[in-house]
Amino acid sequence: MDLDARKAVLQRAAFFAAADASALTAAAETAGELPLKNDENLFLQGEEASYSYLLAWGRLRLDQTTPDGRNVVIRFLGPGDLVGTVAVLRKKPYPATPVAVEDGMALFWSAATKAKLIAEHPVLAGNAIELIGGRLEELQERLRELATQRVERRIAATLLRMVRQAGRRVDDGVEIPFVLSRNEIAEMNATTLHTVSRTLAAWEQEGILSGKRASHLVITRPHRLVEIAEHE
Amino acid sequence: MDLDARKAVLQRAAFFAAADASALTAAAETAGELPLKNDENLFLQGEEASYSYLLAWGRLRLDQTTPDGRNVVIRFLGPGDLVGTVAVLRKKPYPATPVAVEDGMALFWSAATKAKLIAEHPVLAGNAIELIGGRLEELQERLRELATQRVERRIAATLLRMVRQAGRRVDDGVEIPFVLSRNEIAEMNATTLHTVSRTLAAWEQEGILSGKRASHLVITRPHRLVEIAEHE
DNA sequence: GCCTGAATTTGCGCCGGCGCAAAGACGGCG
DNA sequence: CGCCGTCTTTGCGCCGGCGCAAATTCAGGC
Repeated sequence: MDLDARKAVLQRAAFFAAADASALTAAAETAGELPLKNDENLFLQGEEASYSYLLAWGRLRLDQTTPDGRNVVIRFLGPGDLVGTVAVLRKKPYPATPVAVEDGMALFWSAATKAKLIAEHPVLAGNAIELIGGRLEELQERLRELATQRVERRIAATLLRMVRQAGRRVDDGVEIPFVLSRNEIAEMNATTLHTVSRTLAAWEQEGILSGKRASHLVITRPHRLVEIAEHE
Repeated sequence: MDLDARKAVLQRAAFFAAADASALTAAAETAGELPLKNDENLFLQGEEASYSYLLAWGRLRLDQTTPDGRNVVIRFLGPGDLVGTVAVLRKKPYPATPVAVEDGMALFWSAATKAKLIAEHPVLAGNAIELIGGRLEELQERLRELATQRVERRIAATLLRMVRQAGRRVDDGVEIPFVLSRNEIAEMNATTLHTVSRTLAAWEQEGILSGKRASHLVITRPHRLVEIAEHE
């Protein structure tokens, strides 16, 4: 990955939106590269936050684990997303563990480099607020869903959210472009893989979606899913 | 509230941590003042975000409402907390409604003024990230709790969190220094006021806490509450 | 192409905590 | 100081969805 390739990656990332060429160059020049293999951790929850990452390509699942070993999926991350940046800027331990769910590539900067970059290019601070703010609002929404809606609606809402964030049009509907296990869906919705399995089976029956096992989920009738998510 | 009083308020707010005198002065000079009466809304969820607020004194409850009228308490806000700032900086509608739970006073700035303030004093952008990041991590933690723990543990964790954020030492323990109804506790924990009532009654029995009705909750045995929150 | 382990499906029984209902206790206002 | 409205307590029955268990289906390695 040469300098220009890196710049191209950064240019597409929301964090560098409206950044001038010098910011892009400085970032590209100071970045390290880290190839990611499927199922690999980028770092571990609880570790001191030494590096801030930007996912160049690939896909991550952000896990949060309880002391007693139970796991929750905070969200999925795609190309252009920042990882670990909040922890670095706050000088706190990473609050969660990002796990690659497919091979990918991350760029990274040390805490000091990142801080310098932001200090010298204030537009980046604004972008960071934009991004973090967006995550905050998403979590507020999910909290509300979790608190007020029953499982079926939550699953519908989660799938729709992933479609919105990463969906890709295919001929028979919209596809979630990465492998998503029943268990992962369960851990995003505070339920069990059993219930997810039953729910998806019913939807498959209804022709709302399709996709088994290691294939990608295809939502064939997104509108119906919206109904389930919104209507009771 | 004269200029010096305002500056004193701002100086104590985390958002102005490490800000130089000129930032403080500029902020104090451009701020508007808004007295808050108990039970009054600062703004409404869904409204265009025109103003960013800083709570000078008093206490707010941040509510998020579902389309079908159910309500969730996102968090409580105290003196020095920012309100509506993320929405202003993101140019999005306010995602929640802050309600005064006691009389207070807010300072506010228009979106344009706020943006200018941050642009001219970059340290503020860093502080904003720090604050928003903290909220983000708090929400992640709550999401995890909601997903993995049963009601009793969640209530314990919530009370402890409020003690940490706003607790005040009194002779027989720690006090949560504002009135907190059973219903509010329920809406912070995705449960019903009934269950909260039963749980608190049991704890009162055990001598863990006390405080009825319009009085403030006093946690007499915080350590026991920690056990409940952490241990199973 | 077969074998093995992992993911998924499906059945069944139970239970935490919600929903409903009613009584009781305060607090604040007139 | 008494009344009214609101908040809280408590009882009771039900049920969504979890926990457990077993069968089944795939995917990928060899």
